[in-house]
Amino acid sequence: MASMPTVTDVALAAGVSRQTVSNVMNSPGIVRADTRERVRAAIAQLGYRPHASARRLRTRRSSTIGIRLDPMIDGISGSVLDRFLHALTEQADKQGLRVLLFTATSPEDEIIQLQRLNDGADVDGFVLTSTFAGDPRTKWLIENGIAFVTFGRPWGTDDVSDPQHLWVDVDGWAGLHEATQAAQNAGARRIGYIGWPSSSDTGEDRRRGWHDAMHERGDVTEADLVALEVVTVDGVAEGTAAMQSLRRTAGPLDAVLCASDSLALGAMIANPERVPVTGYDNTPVAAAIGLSSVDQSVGEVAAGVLDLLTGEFGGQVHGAPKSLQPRHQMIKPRLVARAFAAIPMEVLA
Amino acid sequence: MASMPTVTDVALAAGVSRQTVSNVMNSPGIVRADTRERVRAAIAQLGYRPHASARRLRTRRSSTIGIRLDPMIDGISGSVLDRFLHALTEQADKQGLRVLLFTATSPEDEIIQLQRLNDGADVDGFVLTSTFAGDPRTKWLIENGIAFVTFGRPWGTDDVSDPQHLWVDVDGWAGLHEATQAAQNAGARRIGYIGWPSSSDTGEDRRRGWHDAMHERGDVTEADLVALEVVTVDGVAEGTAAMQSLRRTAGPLDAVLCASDSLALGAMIANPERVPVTGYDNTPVAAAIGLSSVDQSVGEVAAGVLDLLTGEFGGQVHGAPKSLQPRHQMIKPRLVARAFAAIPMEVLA
DNA sequence: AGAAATTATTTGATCGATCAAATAAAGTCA
DNA sequence: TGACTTTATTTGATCGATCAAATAATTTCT
Repeated sequence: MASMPTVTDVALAAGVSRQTVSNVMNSPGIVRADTRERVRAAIAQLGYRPHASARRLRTRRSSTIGIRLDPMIDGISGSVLDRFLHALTEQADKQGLRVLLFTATSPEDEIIQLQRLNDGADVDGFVLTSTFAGDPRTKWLIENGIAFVTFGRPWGTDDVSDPQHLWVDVDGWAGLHEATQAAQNAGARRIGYIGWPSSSDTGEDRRRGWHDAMHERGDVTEADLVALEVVTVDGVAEGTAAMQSLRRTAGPLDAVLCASDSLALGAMIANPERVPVTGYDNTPVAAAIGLSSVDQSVGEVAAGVLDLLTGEFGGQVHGAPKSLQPRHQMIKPRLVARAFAAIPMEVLA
Repeated sequence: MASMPTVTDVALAAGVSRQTVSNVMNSPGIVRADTRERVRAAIAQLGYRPHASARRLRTRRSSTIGIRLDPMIDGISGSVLDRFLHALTEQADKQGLRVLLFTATSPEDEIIQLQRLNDGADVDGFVLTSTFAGDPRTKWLIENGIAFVTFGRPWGTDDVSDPQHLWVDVDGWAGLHEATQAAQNAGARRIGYIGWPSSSDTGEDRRRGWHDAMHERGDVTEADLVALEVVTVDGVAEGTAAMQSLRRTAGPLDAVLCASDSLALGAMIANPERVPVTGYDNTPVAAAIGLSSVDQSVGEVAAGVLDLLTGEFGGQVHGAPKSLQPRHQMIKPRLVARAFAAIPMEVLA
C-alpha cells in the first residue's frame, strides 16, 4: 500500500499551492469557485485524507472530547449512560468530533486522567456524567480553565446562574408530573409512588413531580398521599418489598409510579392484580417486560451537551459572544406507555 | 494558564539536549542513570507532558484503537458489549493505549468509517465485535493490511488456521457443559434447554455444550433429550412461552438452562415451581433477579484482544516473530451460581 | 598508554498540516 | 488608463516530538 498523499501532493496535482488546498478544506468560501473544484477533483482522485495529528499539532485543537466510562455501578440504570454515550458519539460524529474514552478508579484518579488527556492535547474538552454536589472534578476543571459540560445539574445553590458550569439535565419533575397526569387521565385516583430517600436530589425532584400532580388534582387527601408513598434504596428486591408494603398500608391502588426501572421491575413481581406500573429510564428491561417508563431522551441531551461544549471551545469564531450564550439546558423527558404485553395473563393472574 | 512546557524546556532545565529527554521517555535504558534522574526531576518539576499529536505525527503511530459502539440492538444482551468496552478501556490504559469510539449505520458505512480513521492516522488498529460469517469488514481490513482483532470467531471453515484473522472468543460449549454438569452434580437429571435456532452458530455451540454433557451422563434417553429442548428466537416473552411449552411437553423438570439471560428472565416468569434456571451472559438483570448465569469473562477477553492487537502492530520490537505468535484465544466462561434470593417465596409460590 | 570498540549525547532534518504575512490577480472608480 | 481597493493565491515559518547520523565520552583490549 503506497503511503497516503499529503497536501503537497494534492497541490501539485491541482496546480495550486499547499495553502490553497488547505483553504478548500477549511474555508472554502475564500477560494474561487473554479479553483475549488479543481482542488476537490484532485483530492477525490488521489484519495487524499488530512492527517489528523498533523492538523492537531498545528491548530492546537484535537477535535476530540473525553468521557469517562463508568464502571456499571447500578446494573440496570447503567444503560441510560450507555445510550447517552452512543447518542453522544453519533452527534459528535456529525460535527467532526471524536469521542475518546477513559476510566478512573476514584474522583482523585479521575482528575489525574483529566489532566493527562488535557496536557497531552488529546482532547479539547470533557463531558462529565454522574456529577454530585461538591464534585471535586468540576471544581478542578473550572480552576484550570478547561472546557467541560456535565450531564446532570450541579444541584448546588446557584444551579442556573453559575456561568462557569455548563450543564444539560433531564427534568425529572416534569417526567413524573406527566406520568402522574397520564395515569389520572386514564381514570386512576389512588396512584402510589415508590421512590428514593430524600437525600437524593434526583429522587426528590422526581417525587415532587408525582406529589405536585396529585396535589393539583386534589382528589386524594393529604394523609392518603403520605400513605401512598414508600421510600427505599434502588434495587429489584427493594422494589418488590416496597410494593408489598404499599399494598398492605395504602389499600387498593389504581397505579404505581417508580423512581427507576429497577424498582418497577421489582414492583411488578409482587403485583398479582396487574396494577399499571410505570418506571423511569426506559431501559431495555422495561421494554422487555412491557413496563411503561419515562424516557430520558438521551439523544436530545447529547445534542445539547455538544452545543454547549462546542460553543465553549469554538464559540469565538462565529455567533454570539460567550457571555450571551445559554449556559444550561433542561430537557423534557418522554413518557413511553406500554401495556404488560410481554407477561402472559395466566402467569400472574 | 501558561502554555505547556516542551521537550526543549525540559532539556534546558536539565542541562541536556532534546533528544536525551526523548530517550528518557522512550528508551530509558540507553541513558546513563544519573542523567536519567536529572531529566526525570526536570520533567516532574516543570510538569511536562508529551504532546500526543506531535509524537503521533513523527512516529506515525497513534497509540489509539478504534471500536464501533453498537446501537444497543438487543437490550439486555447488549450489556455484555458494554462491559467488554469497559474492560477494554481499562486494559488499554495499562498499555498506554487509548480507545476511540465511532458509530456506523451499516456494514458498508462502517467500512467508510474504518477507512477514515485509518487514513487520518487516528488509530493504529481496530477491535471488531458482532462479527458474522462472510463479514465484509474483516475482508476489507485484511485486504488493506490494517491491524484488527475480533471478539468472536469468524465461524468460517478455517477458523483456527487463518493467519490473517486474529480473534478471541468465549467457549460457549464449555460454558453450557459446565452449567449442565453443575446441575447434574446438584442432583438434577431432567435438565431442559431453551435455545436459539440452529442457524445461529453461537447458539448451536451452546446447545452442544448442554447436549454433550447430558449424553455423557447418559441417564436420560435420546427421546427425552429431544423433548427437553425448545428452540426460539431471543426475547423475554419468547422465554416465557418456551418455558410454558417445556412444562407441557417435557414433564417434570429438575433444572432449565437458557441460551441467554433474556430467555432465562422470561422462563422465570412462568416458573411457579421454582425450578432452578440458568441464563447466559451474567447481565445486571440476572444479578438483580437472582438468576444463575454463565459469565463471559470480558476482562480476559479484553486482555486477549489487546495482546493480539499490540502483537500485530508493535510485535516486531520484542518477542517472537509474527508468524509464531498465537493467532487466536479461546476464553473459558465462568458459571455464577445464584439462588433466587431476589424473589420472595410467597410471590411465586 | 594508546588504539579500537562501545556507550552516551547532541545536532540537523523531518512528519503534515496551518498561520501570518507577502505577493499576484481581479475589480472599482475618477 | 492608471491609481486604489478588494479578492485570490503563494511563500516561509512553525507546532512538538522523534529519526538518523554525527560527535563526544567512556570502556575495553593489546
